[in-house]
Amino acid sequence: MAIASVVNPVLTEDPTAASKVEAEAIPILRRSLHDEAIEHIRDMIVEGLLVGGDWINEPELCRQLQISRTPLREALKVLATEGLIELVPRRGARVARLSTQEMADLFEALSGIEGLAAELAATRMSAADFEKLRDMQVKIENLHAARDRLTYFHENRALHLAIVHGSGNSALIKIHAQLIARVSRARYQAILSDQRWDDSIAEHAQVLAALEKRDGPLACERMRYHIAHTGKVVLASVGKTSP
Amino acid sequence: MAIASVVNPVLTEDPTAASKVEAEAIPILRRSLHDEAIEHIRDMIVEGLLVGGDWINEPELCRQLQISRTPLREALKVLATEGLIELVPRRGARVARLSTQEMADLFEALSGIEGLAAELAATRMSAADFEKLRDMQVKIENLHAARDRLTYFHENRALHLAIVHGSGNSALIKIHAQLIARVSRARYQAILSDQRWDDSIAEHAQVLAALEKRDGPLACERMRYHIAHTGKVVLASVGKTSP
DNA sequence: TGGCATAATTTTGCATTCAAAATTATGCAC
DNA sequence: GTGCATAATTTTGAATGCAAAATTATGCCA
Repeated sequence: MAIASVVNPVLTEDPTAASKVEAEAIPILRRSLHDEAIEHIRDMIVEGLLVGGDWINEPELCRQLQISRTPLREALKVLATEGLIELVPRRGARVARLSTQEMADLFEALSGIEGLAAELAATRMSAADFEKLRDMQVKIENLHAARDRLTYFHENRALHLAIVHGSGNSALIKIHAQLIARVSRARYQAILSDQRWDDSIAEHAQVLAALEKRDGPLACERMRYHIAHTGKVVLASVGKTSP
Repeated sequence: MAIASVVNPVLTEDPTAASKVEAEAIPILRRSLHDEAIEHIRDMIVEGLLVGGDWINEPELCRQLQISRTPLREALKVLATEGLIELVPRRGARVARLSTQEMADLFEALSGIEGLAAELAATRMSAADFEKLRDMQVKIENLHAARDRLTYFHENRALHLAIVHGSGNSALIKIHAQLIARVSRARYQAILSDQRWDDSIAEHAQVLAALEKRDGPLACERMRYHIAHTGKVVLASVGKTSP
């Protein structure tokens, strides 16, 4: 049975879904309950319906998702592996609380991963890929001009994802998705100042310029700088609310 | 109940286990069945008892591990998240088969991650950490001289782990562990030629020298070169048996 | 009333059960 | 014997049941 989504559709769209196709090429018709539960809970965390430190009430969540404990517990195991949930033996599951240090670590890793991806993408992306990237950047600049923060947030993520996909490295793509899942709640929460927004747009342009020149090391350096910068801003923002 | 280990203890030792302690500081006395199943199956894959492409017979594995399907299926979900198992809806689980491309991707990612870790470790490791690293290198060189391949294999991995831990970045440490789990079967299988063994020792020395100089970018570059080199050798080796 | 021991309740981890789907076996026409 | 349709069996996904542990509530005594 399908679980009714209570989350913002803008934040649930998953551009990596296409990569999940089976080797058997059987289109997925009915998804399993645990799979739906995974996405649902993941979204609940990003949406803020489940907050870091919250103990998860299994019977309660079962009622909410209209599923039994078996698929829910399977979902919790997966989310724990992804780092979104903590499983405390004989105590239950709680939403992972990110310390400032962990958040800093995540952004540092993300910066390294995306830097690496950009470096590879610079030499591996096709002309068509570059074309798409340029289109996205135009779209993003228009959203910036229109001050549409929510859509910008979404398109910005899509641009980063496109670059990571441009690396053509399946392992990097997967690692990236996991890291993004863990920081997205904080990124979503962080207030994007006008100054930071302007800077971010400029940094993107710099990264794209390096990619266009097919200068891997330069793209890497600029991407690392960009994400490190984003991390600092997000950290400063969450530091005010939960130190 | 404890699951009897059928695997080589040399390959099951986990230097990262210490980082798994609970925030509650409750020492883990009884581990859960699904947790033991996870490690057991992971080891079975590295050991070659489960080979890529094999369908997993649930009742059979339940009998082998002396557990019911619930914890086994939970374990399979986790291993699928880690990338060691593929879950095909309504068909079951099978051991992930690594294509040459996926293997190349994994080593490329690993090279980037360890390079990044080395870069950070260069500036963050304490004098005591360096001391430990030097001791490990000496030990490794002795194993090389003694031609003890199995112990070398183990100690080599410990050295790499020590460097990654030296980065002080929890996210990188976790990502690294997952990547290592996926390539270790192939690394274990790959025949280490005398030439490659000599080279590897020399490359380690180069990395350590860069770390001692606290030259992050150089350590990064040398580590990336070293792992890329290892990847090429492993790929060439597995390419002969399963293309 | 406060502190603590014990009892009741809830929650967890795992086993078992059950229905639906997939696989394999059987039988029948040709 | 071969090809195909149908029946029997196995396997999967999920719900339920159950015992042990943890949490909360209750009552006793100072």
